[in-house]
Amino acid sequence: MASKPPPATTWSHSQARVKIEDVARQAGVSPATVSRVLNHPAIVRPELRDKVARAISSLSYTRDSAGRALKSGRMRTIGAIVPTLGLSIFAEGVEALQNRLSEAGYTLLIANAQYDQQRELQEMRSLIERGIDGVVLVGGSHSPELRTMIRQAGMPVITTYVSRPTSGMPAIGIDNEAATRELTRYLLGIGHVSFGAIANVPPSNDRSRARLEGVQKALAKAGIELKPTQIIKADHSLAQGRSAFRQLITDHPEITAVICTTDTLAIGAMAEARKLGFKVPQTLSITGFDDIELAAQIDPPLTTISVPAAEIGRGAADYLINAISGLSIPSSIELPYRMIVRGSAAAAPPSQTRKSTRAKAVWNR
Amino acid sequence: MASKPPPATTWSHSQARVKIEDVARQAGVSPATVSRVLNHPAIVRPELRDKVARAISSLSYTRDSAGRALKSGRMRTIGAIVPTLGLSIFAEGVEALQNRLSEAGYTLLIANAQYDQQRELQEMRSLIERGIDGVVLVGGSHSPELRTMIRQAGMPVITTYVSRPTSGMPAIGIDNEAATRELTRYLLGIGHVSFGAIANVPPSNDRSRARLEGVQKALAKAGIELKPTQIIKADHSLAQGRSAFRQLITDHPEITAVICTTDTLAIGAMAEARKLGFKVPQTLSITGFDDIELAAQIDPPLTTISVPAAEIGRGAADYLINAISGLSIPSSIELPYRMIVRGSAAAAPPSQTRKSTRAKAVWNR
DNA sequence: TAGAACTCTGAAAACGATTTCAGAAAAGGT
DNA sequence: ACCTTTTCTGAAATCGTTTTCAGAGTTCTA
Repeated sequence: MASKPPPATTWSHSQARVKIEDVARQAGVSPATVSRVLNHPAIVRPELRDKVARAISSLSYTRDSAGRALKSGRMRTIGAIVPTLGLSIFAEGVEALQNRLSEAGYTLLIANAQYDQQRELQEMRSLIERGIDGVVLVGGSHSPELRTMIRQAGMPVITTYVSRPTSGMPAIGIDNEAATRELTRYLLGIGHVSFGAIANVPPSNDRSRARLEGVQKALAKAGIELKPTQIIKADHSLAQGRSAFRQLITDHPEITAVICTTDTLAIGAMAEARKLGFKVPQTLSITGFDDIELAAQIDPPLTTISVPAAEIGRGAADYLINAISGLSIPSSIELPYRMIVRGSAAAAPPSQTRKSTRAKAVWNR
Repeated sequence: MASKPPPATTWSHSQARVKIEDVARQAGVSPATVSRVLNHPAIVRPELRDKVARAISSLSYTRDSAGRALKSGRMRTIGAIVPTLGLSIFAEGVEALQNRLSEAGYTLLIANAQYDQQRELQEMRSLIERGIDGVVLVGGSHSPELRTMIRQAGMPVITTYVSRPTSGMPAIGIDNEAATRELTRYLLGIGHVSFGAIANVPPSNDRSRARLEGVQKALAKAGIELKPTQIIKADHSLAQGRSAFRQLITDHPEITAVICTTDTLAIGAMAEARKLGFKVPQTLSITGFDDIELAAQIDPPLTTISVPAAEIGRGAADYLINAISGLSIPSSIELPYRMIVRGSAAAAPPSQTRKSTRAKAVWNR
């Protein structure tokens, strides 16, 4: 009793929720019939159906999903755990996910784990308790406990923003590594030989890791090694993009191309580069990843990889809906990324001019 | 039976969910005792409590919230309907909301209405069916049906990002109108007399409307009228900021200060202004609203109003949690905004500061 | 040591919707 | 006109949990 609110408070509380029985009485039928009108309208005689429908709308009855879920075992609810909503790429995906789920009569329970596996575990427990029918995760690296939990709950799961299944969990997304490989090959193709990378690498971020590996592999193939000091780790903020760039260029003034694993980092790096006197792209090329709205609008516009976030969200919704209703389900769905060539990357400057300009620029600031 | 999945599919489905009775049997107690251990541990003898706890963890039991909700009438779930998650200001608010709810053992059901009142109504119906215990809305303008629905469901509600209650619904947020009044006074103070405004005004956006009114009132007080053609309506995209600016400056070349109701619009406007040869802030001042991450990072950094989105989200969570447990609740919570003066606004260029010269409409590019 | 006053536990009754089962009404066939 | 189908409806069981109620132990008081 202690936990319940006192019966009379200032705010008027629920005037005896109308239940199926009330509707039945008003329509002069049995609760069973009302339920049938709600769930399988076809099997009830039109006149009765109308009478019930009228009763329903006159009482503005909405069914209580607790009872419904109890009996049917389905909550018609999907859970999603994202690292953060602060990154527009995730916000966009969640938005598309919700839209598609809504069309199919599902609702979305959302949680953000702040890149913390412990927190993720806790949120998952909470979601499972709520009786979700399926769950959307971001990326493939998760604690074993989490996977056990999902398996025990016996619910379908899909990992997003990655293209290959991990530990048996299906995936929908792009091949991050292939994307940066292509991007790097492109930069190699236009003459760059000295590279730097800025990567957002929280412990559990496999997308970023794959992106970095793509860069390294493409470079290795061209006989170029990326030393540890040529890779700066950062979080996903614009400010860190700035400071990472400064550190990178201080340690390695010879660099002509900076590959960032995120547009936000790239934009930060670009701002700092400008401030330090670099001309982008004439003396320095910078690339991003994600193709956020801003990427096309800044000056110079950012060369980047476009991630189909909305498609990922929609696809994840479709996948789970199908899985729940027992339809056949592929083990993974690889969506195409697109390399977007814009103005922030250009041919490497001829090495002599480059060196002198840059030295001067650094001093100038 | 038609709607149920066939019993045997490729994916191993739920191996008979463990229920409270199983735990009871394993621990050699009654289900009632298990329930008590779960809900009021204090009232059960320690030895039994331990036995039950062991049984729970050995079977890794999690209670089914359907049954729980059915009996208790509480789902421990909060709903939120936002216009879109694509705006970082909302994403940030939702994130904070979820964090705080999670701490209190609640989960968040989220829906986005795309600025469509019909859609909002439908999403609300869906949320209510799910048995949410409270709901968070954005802004104060909603269809009467929505308000009726909420009242009938007898659940607490809070409107966010606004500071004054509408139709009896409490609010938490900033005073949008006061904010732009202050901003406008500031611009008047540094000599501007010709203004333009770019506003995102979907039919149901009262924040934006309030912001616009703030501008108009401050100007009116200074004896300046804002003609309809000096106000360009747009959606919330960067691209529309660009085109809106172009239209504005074409129709009114005399303008020296452009007030945008959104940072995104302002950044778009600024990009276009640059492209058209304006020097910001020397020949043109531009202001935004929201203080998104990028605002401080662009060049010149944006003068804007900072909206405490995270605080709004947290506050909304606290408010609802209190309301649900019957605690006293204020009718509204006004949070302070802050005017952030940065480089995008400066004194009006000399040639245009005096009323006498305004008529001449100097056109210098 | 008997009775009173507490603690604690289990049996059983909700909570609201769905669905099975069987029976009533209507339709169809001869 | 009677029997067989078919179509539709209502009574009742069920889902998993919480909570009331009463009773069984236990401790304390006189």
